[in-house]
Amino acid sequence: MPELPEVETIVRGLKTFVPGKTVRRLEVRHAKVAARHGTQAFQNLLTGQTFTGVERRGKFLHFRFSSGFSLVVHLRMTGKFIVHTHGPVPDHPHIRLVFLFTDRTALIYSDLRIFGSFGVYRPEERIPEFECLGRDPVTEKIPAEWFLSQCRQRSIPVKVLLLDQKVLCGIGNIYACEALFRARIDPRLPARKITLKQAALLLREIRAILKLAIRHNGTSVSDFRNVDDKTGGFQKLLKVYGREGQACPRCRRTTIRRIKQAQRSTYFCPKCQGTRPSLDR
DNA sequence: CTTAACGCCTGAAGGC
DNA sequence: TGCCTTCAGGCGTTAA
Repeated sequence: MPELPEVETIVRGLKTFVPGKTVRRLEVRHAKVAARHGTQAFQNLLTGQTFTGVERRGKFLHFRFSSGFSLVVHLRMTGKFIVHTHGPVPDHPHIRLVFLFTDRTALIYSDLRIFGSFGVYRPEERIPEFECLGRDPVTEKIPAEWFLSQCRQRSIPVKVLLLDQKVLCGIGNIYACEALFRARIDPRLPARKITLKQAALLLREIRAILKLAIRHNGTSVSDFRNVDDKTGGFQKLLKVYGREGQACPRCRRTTIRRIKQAQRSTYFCPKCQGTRPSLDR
């Protein structure tokens, strides 16, 4: 479910809660979540550890412990963290993991589809999840020339390229559609055909939309929740995503179309996002 | 090397 | 109402 702004929102929420918490007990309610290590090893690795902080890397969460150990989490489609401060942890069927802390609070991991993944790494161990991660459009200043060179090597549609975490990390289906709409670029355009001007504009729009979404605590299309169970506010600001058949908010003349690209829905305005490299502005 | 398709899971929504 | 199909913000693996 979560893309960069949603993960950033979750991380910011967790930063006010998790540092200093010591794991008294780790409940594994669904073994698949701990499959990489095995339930027993997973519990042994994490029990007794004290959190020092949490950061975002692309769409990954990187928890750090005072021991120097790392916990790397990907929420995939439906994973979510819920801060639990009072009373017993509920018996909800989607709860897969419960970190019970020494101060009697808890961190709940809920995941309807159980696609999320957890990895624990020792202090000097390399973290494979981060090895091939592309550049972060929010925290890094990315030269348009570099992005252009990445595009030029690929024949896939530019929309599909935006979803490739090895180029830019953190963008998912929603923000890919929204950024292309803002940049007035046809999502079907082969990445290799992009111009320097378009590359620069697209980067700018990606940055802008991700930062705007962060300011709104992310987008809640289906069931995204912050760690306090609050919804994000950005869905009101979506221009094309999920708006098939509605009038384009820019030209008002054309209806938003939905097509399939790499088995994912792409929403766009065929008029504003014309195939011809438009003389933008 | 690249690209395209499948599979992982559950539940909600839409068509008939 | 009920059944069946499709869809979902992701991505690793496999096949070509």
